[in-house]
Amino acid sequence: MCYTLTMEKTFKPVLSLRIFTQEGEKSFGPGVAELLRRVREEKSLRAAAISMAMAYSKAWTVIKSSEAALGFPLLVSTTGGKHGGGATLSPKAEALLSAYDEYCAEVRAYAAREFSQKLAPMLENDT
Amino acid sequence: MCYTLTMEKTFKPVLSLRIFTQEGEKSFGPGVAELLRRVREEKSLRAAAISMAMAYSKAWTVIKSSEAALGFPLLVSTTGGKHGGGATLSPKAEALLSAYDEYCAEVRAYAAREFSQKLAPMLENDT
DNA sequence: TTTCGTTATTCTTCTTTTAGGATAACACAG
DNA sequence: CTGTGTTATCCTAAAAGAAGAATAACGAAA
Repeated sequence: MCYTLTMEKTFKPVLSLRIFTQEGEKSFGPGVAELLRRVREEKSLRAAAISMAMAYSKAWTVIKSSEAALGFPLLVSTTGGKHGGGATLSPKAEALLSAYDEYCAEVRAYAAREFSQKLAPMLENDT
Repeated sequence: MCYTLTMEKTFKPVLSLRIFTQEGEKSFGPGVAELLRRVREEKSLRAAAISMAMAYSKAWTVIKSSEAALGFPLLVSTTGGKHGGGATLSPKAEALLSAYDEYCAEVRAYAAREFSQKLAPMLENDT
């Protein structure tokens, strides 16, 4: 004999955290952040882009528009030379990135608690 | 005499809160939520869609795919009759929507505090 | 039984976003 | 002064998303 066990669906909160200017222009978010993380370790925007399967031109526009909205440079980059050049994070970018990462972690943790308390119960399919 | 006051840029946190299934399928978010809010007051999916300048077909697919991912119906809708029919929220949708709205409000409030503490200071352009 | 305004569904068109390609500039090493 | 691999920039192609048209079904009321 065989009973069909209907598998209980489970859910999770997903949040994207961005920084806008007061005028509603998007200035910073998960995309730029990930790019900066990889530039930090690769010391090259091209290498960073490749490592996340992104076109270099895309990566470049992402950085540029974020810089324009923020009002300060994210990368200090050199061109030419033996290895062609490279890019590293500006001091403000360094600081912003780590503050943003902390911020995300804390907000996500809070959201997870709030979610399992308020929303998860009512999504169980037996209520 | 006239000094140029360079206007200080100010920033704000913006977050989008969604519910995914464990398998990574998106099931609920701000779009469906807004749609449901308007159905609640208009008692019609068509009227709701129009009120937010959305094509009815789009609204319909939004609802359908959310229902599919959640595993329960969001709308109870009637067709035909004097006024053509209409739609209202299912009890579970009613409960989900208000829980989601509370959840969003609290997470946003927390994020705002966290933002002004951790991120806003370092975005002032004088540091 | 005809009319009416909605839900339900699919398909095509249009727009917007994103990805990718091409090319110039650069500066050090050989 | 030439080769190399990067940054910098723009322009085109592809993919995704949304809008809108078209059509059927429905059921109360006239």
